[in-house]
Amino acid sequence: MKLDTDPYKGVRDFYPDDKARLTALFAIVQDVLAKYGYSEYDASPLERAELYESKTSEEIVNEQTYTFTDRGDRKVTLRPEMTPTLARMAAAKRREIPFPLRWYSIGNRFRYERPQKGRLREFYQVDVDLVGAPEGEADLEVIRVGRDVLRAFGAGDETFSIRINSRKLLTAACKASALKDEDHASYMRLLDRKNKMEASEFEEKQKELVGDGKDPLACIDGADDPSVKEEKEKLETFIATLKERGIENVVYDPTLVRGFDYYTGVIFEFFDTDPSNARALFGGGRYDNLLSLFSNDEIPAVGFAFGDVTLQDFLETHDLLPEVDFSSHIYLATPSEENIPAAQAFANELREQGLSVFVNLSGKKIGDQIKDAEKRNITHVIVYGEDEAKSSMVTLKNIETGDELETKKENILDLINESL
RNA sequence: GCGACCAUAGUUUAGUGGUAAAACUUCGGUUUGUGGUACCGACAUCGAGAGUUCGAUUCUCUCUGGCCGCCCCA
Repeated sequence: MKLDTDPYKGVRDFYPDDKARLTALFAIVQDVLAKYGYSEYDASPLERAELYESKTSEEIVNEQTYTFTDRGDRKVTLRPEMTPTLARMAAAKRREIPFPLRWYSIGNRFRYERPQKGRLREFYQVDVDLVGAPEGEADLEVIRVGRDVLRAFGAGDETFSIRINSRKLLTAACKASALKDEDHASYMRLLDRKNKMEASEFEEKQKELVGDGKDPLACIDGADDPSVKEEKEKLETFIATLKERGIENVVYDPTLVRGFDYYTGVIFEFFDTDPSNARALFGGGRYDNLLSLFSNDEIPAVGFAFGDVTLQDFLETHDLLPEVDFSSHIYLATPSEENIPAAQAFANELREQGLSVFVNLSGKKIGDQIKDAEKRNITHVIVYGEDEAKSSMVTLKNIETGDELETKKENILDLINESL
């Protein structure tokens, strides 16, 4: 019985093509983030389990983490998300580095779940956070960054909508309603699922929690309660400001809740407008209390994250996946094995000039080598044998067009650049 | 964690209670410095284990994996 070549359940192998695509995707993202002055940080995927125990959602911690005990009896968790790590790192250096921080991180996250469409046990995620700035401009900026990331891929405003809500508003509405304090969390969970169920089913379940009294959504609509009114107006102003600044595809969504317990203010999701991929692409919000887990200093923060799987699903749905070509510029074919050292030396000269060169090491027939170049998507071939080693001239063959061009060795760079 | 469906070469699929076909891919070849076509050849203990049977890839069960829905979420 041979070993299985499949990767572990719910995780992926990244073959060169896949890896190149992922890298290309993130390069586009990083480019946008750099323009906003965000710098990259990273950390180990291993964290103390306690980091997640108080503030992440209960279900994620209890049922969806990879948690184990190490040889020193420490409880260890493979990070299911990055925000607690970011909070830990930011809190640790709060007296050393200038705030606010504009930080991002790209890395893998682990969740022990049943894999299915757009959901795996290991996925890559970009986390973008602005730490140390109060609500207002920071929140506006972060949403704009998200919008610009999608724009950088060529996604128009019609391909996604930005759903916005406020945890403060939800909390105020829950308090103003007939809801009991201990039922706030269950109500929010119900609200989160509202769009997935029939209106009648929602009414029924809402009634179970609220009874005949006023429900939170009605409180928001009526806005008679002063704190509901205040939060509602703040949210309306926030949305209006986004629109004034050119972000038009924003919509208030009273049922948006978000799963993580640590959110305290504005929450948002970038949602694919295509019905075939109806899901959240980016999700985030303000979490002003998370850093106080680590210190007495209050450090407000806002941020969002998105996964590689959902991003690729989105780009595919809208036909926006960038073309990736990572093949070499030039293929050096060698008529016999004796020519290989000379070909390598010539390849090195070309590499010095910045070209990427593939040298054939097989010593097979030239015809086979050209076939090989074709399979590898390398369009330019130079047969490099004794004659070429002696001469200052070389023949550059374009295997797409079949054209051959005899040229001086030092002119190759220019010729390649022209054809690209 | 719950439920549905699926599981034959690297891939996509045929097929049968008596040990399996095809296309494409990959690799090798069609005699030695120039390819894309054509031709020949190689590559499957039919996901794993158990049961029924004279005999199972084909039927049953269990497991594993995939895929999808729920839950949750990116």
